[in-house]
Amino acid sequence: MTIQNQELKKVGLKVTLPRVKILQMFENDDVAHISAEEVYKQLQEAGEDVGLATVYRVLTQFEAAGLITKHNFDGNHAIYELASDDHHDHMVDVQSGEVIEFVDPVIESRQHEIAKEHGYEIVDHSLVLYVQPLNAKKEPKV
Amino acid sequence: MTIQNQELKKVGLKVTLPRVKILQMFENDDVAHISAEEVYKQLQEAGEDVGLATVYRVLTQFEAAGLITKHNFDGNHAIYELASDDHHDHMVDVQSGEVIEFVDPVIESRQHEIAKEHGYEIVDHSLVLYVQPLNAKKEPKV
DNA sequence: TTTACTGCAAACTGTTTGCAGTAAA
DNA sequence: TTTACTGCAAACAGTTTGCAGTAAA
Repeated sequence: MTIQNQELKKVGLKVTLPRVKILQMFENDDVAHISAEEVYKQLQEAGEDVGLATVYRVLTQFEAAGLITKHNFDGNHAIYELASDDHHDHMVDVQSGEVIEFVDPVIESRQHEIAKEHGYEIVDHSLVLYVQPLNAKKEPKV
Repeated sequence: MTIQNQELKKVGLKVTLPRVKILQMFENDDVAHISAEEVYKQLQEAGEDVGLATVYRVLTQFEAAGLITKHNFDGNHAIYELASDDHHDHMVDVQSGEVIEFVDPVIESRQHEIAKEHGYEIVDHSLVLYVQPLNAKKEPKV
């Protein structure tokens, strides 16, 4: 039995082709950050006959099960990535669309201090740096 | 001539009722962070006959003119606020929906350092803390 | 009086849902 | 053989756009 099968069973989902294929896709490093539409497209290209609605359903289930994480880097489409134990933030290269992960303990701890100073505790947070390669000609903010 | 009229002229927009009303709304402190739908609703309640499409158009124009700023706190609807010279980040109370602004020089400078370490420069960034009042019963992340 | 602006309704994009059929357990 | 899952198409929410009329300059 494959790893994906085990993971699916563990979270109480039937082992079906769409789910296995999609999970495999996320576990493949070079597609770390991907949208529903992209998942769908890749399945098509791989010759798998999976509907877009199913992709959305599976992604939603995976997120609920804690297998993947959903991000809203822009207001248009959501981006998913394999959930990992280690928290990290994101940098988006506005020219290439590439997504880079990073962690910074200083920022992390400041966030908690700031919340506490205001009488709150952090439930979740989102930090995204929109960047461009150094020495690139400067454009006004997106 | 009112302040709003001057501001509109300055950015090359005709002084029309929808624009003046909407600009006034943003300059009224207690509606600092507001969605298109909310702007529309408030206009309705004030008896102003302004279409939703116009609200969206005006908000888009105001953003292009640098009068207001657009945020995507969640993936659903955009939130706008009056543009200000001083940069700040946001804290969203997940229970009340209230939006709190804050600035932290430590976080700001770390962000630039991190980008530089990766060979990038920051074009824009977004930091949102999703928080709940201290001592509230804990719910899993949203 | 010219040209930008507006309201309306229709279009669009990303996402969700109802349903009847299909496949995992 | 039961029940979850799927594909399809239709529905949905937020936002945008074409058009004929209206108002600012």
